[in-house]
Amino acid sequence: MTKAARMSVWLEDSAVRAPRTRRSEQPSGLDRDRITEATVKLLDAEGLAKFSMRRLASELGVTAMSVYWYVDTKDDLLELALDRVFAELTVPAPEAVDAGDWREQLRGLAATYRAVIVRHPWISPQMGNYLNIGPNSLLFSRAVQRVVAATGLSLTRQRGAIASVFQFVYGYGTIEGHFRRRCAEAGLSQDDYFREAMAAFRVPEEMAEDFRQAEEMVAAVEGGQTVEEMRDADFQVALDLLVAGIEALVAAEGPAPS
Amino acid sequence: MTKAARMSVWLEDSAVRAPRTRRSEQPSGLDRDRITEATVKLLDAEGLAKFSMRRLASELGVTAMSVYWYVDTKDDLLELALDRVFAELTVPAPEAVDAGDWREQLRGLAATYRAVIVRHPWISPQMGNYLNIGPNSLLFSRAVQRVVAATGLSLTRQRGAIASVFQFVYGYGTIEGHFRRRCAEAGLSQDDYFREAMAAFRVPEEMAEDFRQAEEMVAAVEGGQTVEEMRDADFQVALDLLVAGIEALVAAEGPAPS
DNA sequence: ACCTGAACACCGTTCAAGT
DNA sequence: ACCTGAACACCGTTCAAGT
Repeated sequence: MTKAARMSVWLEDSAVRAPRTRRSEQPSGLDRDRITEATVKLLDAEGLAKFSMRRLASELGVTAMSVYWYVDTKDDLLELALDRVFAELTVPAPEAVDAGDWREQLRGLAATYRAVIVRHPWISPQMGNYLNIGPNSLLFSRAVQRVVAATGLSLTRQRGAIASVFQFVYGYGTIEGHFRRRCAEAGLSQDDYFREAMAAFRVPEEMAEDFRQAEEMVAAVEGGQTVEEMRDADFQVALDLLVAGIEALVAAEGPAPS
Repeated sequence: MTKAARMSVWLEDSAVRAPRTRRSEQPSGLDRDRITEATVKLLDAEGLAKFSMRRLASELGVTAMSVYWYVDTKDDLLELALDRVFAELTVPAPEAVDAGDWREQLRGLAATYRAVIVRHPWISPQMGNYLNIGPNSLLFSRAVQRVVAATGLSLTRQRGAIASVFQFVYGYGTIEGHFRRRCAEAGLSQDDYFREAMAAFRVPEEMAEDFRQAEEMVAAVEGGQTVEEMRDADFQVALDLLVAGIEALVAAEGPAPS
């Protein structure tokens, strides 16, 4: 069996090479933390496509290859950056989870997850690329699992329930984040971009009958509602649906074994 | 207001430059269709990261710049490739939708969508990048909207319902597709990769209590169940949940106005 | 232990030139 | 109308060398 390449930075034997983060002053003041921080800042500002090791190095006032003393590859660095933004997730402590209603808790977790994805659109394509076993990712997973366990759903069905909620939020946040990025790049507000796109594009006649919601959206935006308001509203409807769906599954399973 | 860059290949004024697809023979036998086909083939075989205009050109037995006669940019080409794989979606005709039960139809659409995303993992990051208004994408959207309209849900809530189902499938398929790609790259079966990852990684003790499902998965795989079987099962649970959720929302809205 | 510079094998795309 | 070749301004990463 071929030895697979390292699966994750988080599985690296951190004792092999020195701590990579020093208390004492380096010549350039570099360490993993400062590098990761600068990476996130650059990714937020300029996007994944424009990010490069050379660009990062110049931002840090250092030569391109200096960074490689602290990280093995660009991929490792991106994995570190990914977990770093997950630190922004608002995660309730286990006791707080147990004290609250799962419906509320689930909505809260969905909301914080969505916010982080939308705020950092570059993480969406990254999340699929890594195992997501960084410390902050684990803290979030833990909370998710604890909340869903509190629904009373059987263990086997909990995975499906978690997937339906958080893959939805992932997909929704991804589209949202990308759209915001496109608007920013085009120098347009979300509403203006939406209007321009709708003006440029005509649904083929024979399909018009089935695109009534699109028409409704156009009408709403023209009526003064913002694209963001509509997206918030749709998100809430979806969460209502998901919570109701979980309740239905729980009811269908019958009373939990004591 | 700054004139935004072209929003989509599909909005390009195709009359400006000649049809780009010729009946008669080109010196190299190139046309948009052949180029798009080769692009999909390469992306499937080697992934988005390794795809390049030069690599494509050499596959077509042509110089790198020849391709630029038929497409303006690499981005445009990727947008064409995206809609081309959507041709693989099994989309029921409007009459077929009207004749069937929306529950079944919705499951069918979710299944075909998932299959395409998993088969072509490179499309996930692309879908967010484009407006998805190609002909095949529209055909699918049309069917989705028609099916969800048949649930009896109010027009405003239909968007939330569509999002909950298809953003879920997008997220789920994305993770699945990426996982398969990682396995293929590591030269391991999905089950072996899963086992190796689980062996390499230990959940921190203080969190063990909340990671019972992960334990359950490990036990199931050791018991001979395949990772794919479990994913199929979870997918079905999620669809059950979503269908039940839609039914609950419909019931909560009360009888539809005639 | 940490950082640099030169070099290798790549990119997407422009532009002038060929047929 | 279609295709090529050279060139520009980039990449990630290796490797030998400096301090």
